[in-house]
Amino acid sequence: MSEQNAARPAPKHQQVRDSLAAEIRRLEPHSALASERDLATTHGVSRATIRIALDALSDAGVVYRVQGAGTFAAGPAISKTLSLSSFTEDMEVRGWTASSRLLAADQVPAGGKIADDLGIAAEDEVIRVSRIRLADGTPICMETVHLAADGVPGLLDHDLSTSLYGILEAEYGLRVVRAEQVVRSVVMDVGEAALLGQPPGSAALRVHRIGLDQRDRPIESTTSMYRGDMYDLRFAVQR
Amino acid sequence: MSEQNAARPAPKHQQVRDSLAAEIRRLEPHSALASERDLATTHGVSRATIRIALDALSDAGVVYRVQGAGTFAAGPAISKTLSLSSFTEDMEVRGWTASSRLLAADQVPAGGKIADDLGIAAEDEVIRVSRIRLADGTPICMETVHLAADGVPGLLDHDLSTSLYGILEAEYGLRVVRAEQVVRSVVMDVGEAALLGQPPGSAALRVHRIGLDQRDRPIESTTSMYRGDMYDLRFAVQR
DNA sequence: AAGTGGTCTAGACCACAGA
DNA sequence: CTGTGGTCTAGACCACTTT
Repeated sequence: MSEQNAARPAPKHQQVRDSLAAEIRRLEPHSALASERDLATTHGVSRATIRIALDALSDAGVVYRVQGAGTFAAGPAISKTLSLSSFTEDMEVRGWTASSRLLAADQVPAGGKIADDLGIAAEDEVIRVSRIRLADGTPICMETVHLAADGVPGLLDHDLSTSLYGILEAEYGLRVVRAEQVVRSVVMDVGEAALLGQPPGSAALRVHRIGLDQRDRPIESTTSMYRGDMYDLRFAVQR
Repeated sequence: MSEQNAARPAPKHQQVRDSLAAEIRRLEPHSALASERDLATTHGVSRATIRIALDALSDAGVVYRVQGAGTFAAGPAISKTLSLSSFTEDMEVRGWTASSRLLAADQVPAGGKIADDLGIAAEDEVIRVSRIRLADGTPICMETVHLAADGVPGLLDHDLSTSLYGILEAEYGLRVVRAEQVVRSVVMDVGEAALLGQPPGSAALRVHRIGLDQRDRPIESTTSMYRGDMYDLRFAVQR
């Protein structure tokens, strides 16, 4: 009824979610929101739409619901549910500025493990990009990305110290919307530690990720090594 | 239509979800499901109910949806979204049998950090329970749980080598439905390593958890140390 | 053009919490 | 008892993909 000139208007449930999130930020923890029926009236939408918005806020740990009692502002959460985020976004949450230093970029045969991740043959070629990731100028992570060479012709000609996800989307229409991750604790060897400016024997989080597109097809196989003293994983889990 | 003699019949969307999950298990990855409208007809429910069921399956990574095209069985996932699970459940997924060995159980003043986690005063007393967790008889984790002593009178008289969550729910009506977790990579010191039968300097995942009830009130503050060589975190993330 | 998922409405009944 | 969230229905229109 209002404005539709934008490229694509956000769905109402998203607008309602954001509007509610702003209101909730001004509430004391554990204070009650208006009832779903009232919110439907005041926001001019149906109760079903309100529920979609509250579902999202509940998943994110912003509110909690008690049947028969109401919906309440959650306490100050130390974290949200884990979601797929870029390194840049990840650092922003922590209040740091992200940057990258390219270590190497080349094209090599995939080999068994990477081929398995990407659903290609071991002899097929992959683009391999290794970068140091920095937070406020301090090395915090070493990352190696593998991509099926067939899918990204000419990738090596781009500036790979910028956002790789950005290039993949803009140039090749590849969008990672889902990922499978495995996190382990490891002790860095001499070479790894040197790259991150740490003494050998230091602890690190090793994160292996397979990035998938909207159709569940593998796009990337990436291994990241995060300094254990500067990085942690924070997330909420639910029953 | 079928059986309703149970204490509480599961909601239709859950029944539909489980029924669909069983069907999908027999499908080839990437093959299409029937349309939402068809599923609504064949399952005898409205499309809205089907969508709730498919939302859950999509969140769990069992199916993926492509607007305008359809809903498809996902590829073999290495993991699901992280959810709140007990140590026993966690080990079962890995095909191991869980057991516990009680190290110590006592009552002490909370101290600043723990008090902060539990929302009590630093002088207030907490029950502290330390246990070794074993998988197939092998020590895999050392865990220390803190609970506000006021909330669990007589807890120390129970058999604490069994399920602590079970005791909390059965004896005190305390149910952890949500938790905030922080995961770090650390190197074990001599004492920690000895308890887990590892050489000093080995890598470990340190997981700090604050368990919350349905009303977002803290119930437990727990620190766990998992052997890095035997334990990893696997999970799917989404945009 | 036809079919799909994405969104949205305006109702309804139920189980539960709280006064 | 009243009000709440939890579930469910039977429609509708839109944006998108596929033929």
